[in-house]
Amino acid sequence: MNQGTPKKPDYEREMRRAGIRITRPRRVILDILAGCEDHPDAMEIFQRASAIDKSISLSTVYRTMKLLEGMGAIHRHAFEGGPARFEQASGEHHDHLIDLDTGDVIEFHSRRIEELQDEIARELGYEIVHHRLELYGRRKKRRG
Amino acid sequence: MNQGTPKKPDYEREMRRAGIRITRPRRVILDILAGCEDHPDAMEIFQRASAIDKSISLSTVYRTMKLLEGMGAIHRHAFEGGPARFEQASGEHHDHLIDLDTGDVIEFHSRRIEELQDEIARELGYEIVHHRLELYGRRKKRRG
DNA sequence: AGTCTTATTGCAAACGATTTGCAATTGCAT
DNA sequence: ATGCAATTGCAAATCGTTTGCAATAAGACT
Ligand SMILES: [Mn+2]
Ligand SMILES: [Mn+2]
Ligand SMILES: [Zn+2]
Ligand SMILES: [Zn+2]
Repeated sequence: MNQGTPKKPDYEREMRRAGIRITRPRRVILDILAGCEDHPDAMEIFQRASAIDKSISLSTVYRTMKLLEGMGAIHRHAFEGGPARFEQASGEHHDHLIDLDTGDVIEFHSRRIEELQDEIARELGYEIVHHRLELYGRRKKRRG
Repeated sequence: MNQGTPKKPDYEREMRRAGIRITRPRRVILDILAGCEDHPDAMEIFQRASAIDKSISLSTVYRTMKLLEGMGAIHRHAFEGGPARFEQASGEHHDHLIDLDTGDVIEFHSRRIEELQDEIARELGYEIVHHRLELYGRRKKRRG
């Protein structure tokens, strides 16, 4: 059992262990990110959080995003143009295709590309710590 | 003849044709970029330009970078963390490996990865307009 | 070379995203 | 309950970049 189930790590436990406090704003933000299908930016997260607890501030959103990023609980993306966008780190690694017309973000993964990246880095004498692959494109016209 | 020679397009001609004026600041900045092996940011370009013509302003650097980008004369990169960096667009397409310790930027190209990107986009019903592939890594320890 | 029109400039001020100082509040171990 | 350090909200600061505006200069036409 539990094969293939993307593990949702217990960050509250990890935070307690590190002496990091579980506060109301943090719980709210963590919940928002957990039940998130998209890649919201700080302002969007702030608005969703405000809807739950009117007292949460934008500063706290930023501070919390930095904290969670440091813990490896979320990923920060800097797609071209806009502000940083976030997503929880629970799932498998993937890269992104951004629809230039709609702004939609589509996730994909290519084991082959990942392998080639490693190979390239190795040949250059490097070890990859992380990478960023973003495709920017337009929907192909349906052939009629 | 002229096979394999990376063509260095005559931007001055192109600019004139578009009613864009060849000013002293623009000539200076264009020259800096042409004789540039690295990926300087606006401030670095500003400093190099100031050394040639003390009167050039940072605003003009930014405005010129935008103009040149629009003409396709340069590429703008947004490596993680820092400000935008630029390079002249004359050469072949390539992607970048950033040394996390030194900040060095190493260029590479993989035809195979480019093909796979196209394939992935096609399968998702998209046509790639441009993309960004950045590897962030550390030099491998020499085995002794 | 002189004149004209208008693109371009430098400057300072505005901008958007993010970070920070600080005093007030809170989590949580005792 | 008590106490202290971690965390917060707020406002102000910061960073990279853009913009309004009056002054300047490119280049087309004498
Ligand atoms: Mn994603
Ligand atoms: Mn390059
Ligand atoms: Zn990847
Ligand atoms: Zn590429």
